[in-house]
Amino acid sequence: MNSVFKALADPTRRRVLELLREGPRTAGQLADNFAVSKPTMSAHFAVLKAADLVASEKLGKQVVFRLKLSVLEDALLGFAGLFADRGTSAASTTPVETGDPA
Amino acid sequence: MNSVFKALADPTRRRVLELLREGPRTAGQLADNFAVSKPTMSAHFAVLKAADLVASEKLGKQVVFRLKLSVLEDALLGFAGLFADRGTSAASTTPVETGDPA
DNA sequence: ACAACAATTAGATATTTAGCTAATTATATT
DNA sequence: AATATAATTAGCTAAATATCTAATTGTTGT
Repeated sequence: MNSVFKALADPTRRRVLELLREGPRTAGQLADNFAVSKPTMSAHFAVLKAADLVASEKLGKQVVFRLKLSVLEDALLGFAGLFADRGTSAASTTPVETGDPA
Repeated sequence: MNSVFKALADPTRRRVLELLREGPRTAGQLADNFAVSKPTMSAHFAVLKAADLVASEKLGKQVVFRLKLSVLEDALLGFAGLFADRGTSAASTTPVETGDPA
């Protein structure tokens, strides 16, 4: 999960995921959308793969990437879930202590 | 939005947000939950503030932080929204081009 | 006024990260 | 076999990040 958020921290990588949402793309096709070198893109792909956000398959000389949407969903919803309303009782548990001695 | 994802990239900062979900806390109370120095925590708070994920108010010698849940929600849901199903037509627009000359 | 406390700022360092060019690997074409 | 193409690896650099200790600021209590 940490690796997912690390991966999402970079705007280029977030954009790659968005592009992949439209369907699988080759490394070259993805790289065409950015103003950075191929090796730099390769490094971004490696980060996305390490986070398990994309899968890759070699097809001839090309490498096709596809989005692993469920992994992205699980991370996003999983984290968001930590902030969901857990009972509408009081606004705060163990509220701010002033530290003043009684 | 970029600053939000940058802020979320660090596990300490994510945990701070989780703690703040329970209600406002002082810098010291938050710091008590981590094994790093106060100045380091101060730097983390600054990142969270820059991302507008928390607000702070000075109360005597203490500083009280509170979670800006709507900002977190907007970023998370906003990004997640980019991946929502947009019509169940075909699986892919502009599919993978092999690059083979016709 | 002074001491204690809470927090931040200053200043330094080590690690990680994003970027580049050049070289390499693997596949396909002629 | 030689050449071209797609991608990654190697090697480097600059910038950003997380961390620390020491010093400073601001506030409260004696």
